[in-house]
Amino acid sequence: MAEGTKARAFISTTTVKVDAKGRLSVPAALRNPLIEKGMQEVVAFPNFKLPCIECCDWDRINAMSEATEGLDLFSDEVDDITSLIFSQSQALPWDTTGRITLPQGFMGHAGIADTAVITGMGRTFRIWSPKEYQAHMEAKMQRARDKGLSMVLRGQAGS
Amino acid sequence: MAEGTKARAFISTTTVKVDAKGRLSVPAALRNPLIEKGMQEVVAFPNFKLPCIECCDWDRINAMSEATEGLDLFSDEVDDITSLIFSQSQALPWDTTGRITLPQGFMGHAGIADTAVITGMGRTFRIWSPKEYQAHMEAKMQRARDKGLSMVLRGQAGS
DNA sequence: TGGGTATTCATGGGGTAACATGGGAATGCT
DNA sequence: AGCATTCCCATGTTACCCCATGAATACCCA
Repeated sequence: MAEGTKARAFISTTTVKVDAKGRLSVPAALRNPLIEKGMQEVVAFPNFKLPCIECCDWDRINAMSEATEGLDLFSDEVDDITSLIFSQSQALPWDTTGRITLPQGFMGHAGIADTAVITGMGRTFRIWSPKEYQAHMEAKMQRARDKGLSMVLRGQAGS
Repeated sequence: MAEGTKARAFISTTTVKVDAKGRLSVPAALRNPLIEKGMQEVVAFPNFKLPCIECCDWDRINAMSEATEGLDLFSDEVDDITSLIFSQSQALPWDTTGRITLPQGFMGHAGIADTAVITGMGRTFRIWSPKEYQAHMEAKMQRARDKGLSMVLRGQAGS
């Protein structure tokens, strides 16, 4: 779990139950990579463009914090980022069985009631309501059919 | 203390009560990172652009102090920083239950009466009145929808 | 290859510790 | 003496931890 070890990307999509306490199980496929890094919690914040919750680890949040370094401390740009991301973020520790508790506001933003869809997004993962997720994916697929999809790998792109 | 040396970014937003003595509880999510660094107090000063109180630790105040190094001692820039930040700052120690007492002037600047909103901002956190905070956030969200928001992570950006 | 067993995993419920908050007593300052 | 500050204890609430159960998967051995 040293610095040399590259964190595994978050992949897969899972549907989980949300119980009366707002608890939901973080799928092992997403949780284990974090546990291997020594993380006991995930940092979550509402996506301000989409009705879903964005999740990542502390390294990524701290990297965002450091990215504001060197910028004008009192600029509007820095203020926008910090206001919309850091203040809206919450550290959600999981219990011994791997569940986190979604704050009420998060459930409202994502429209989550008693079921949630958790999707790996590489460096982050997202929590959706089934309905919003389906709508989002259909729009994505349509867009990919219309416009295509391209990707460029740099460096030694993995064997 | 694996990442203990690295300061965790301040995140989350919490609404707290301000009692008749002007005391308010610094939420554990913001206080604990400071306590882990050995801090028993927070440094606070009025934000000169916004009606809120800016809070940070000594490391950040000292960094700002060092940033004036090499600048003309009698320049307007140095004079502004000195006048608007250092002279207005106060160290606010928390009691054994984690509460600080807001000076009267700070409460006036932020328009705080019996309730306050405390928001993490990465390297700092802010104390608002609920009303001003709501107005500020609505403006931010509108701005983000209109103009978008971009941020580039360099280096080990979340790896 | 098939059946049986052992782990891992998702889910439900209840006890307990941490936390935010209120009030009162002791201390210091004017 | 009067006021302000701070320390200390009490309380209700919330969130966290640990128990147990069922299902699905992976593993093992014949």
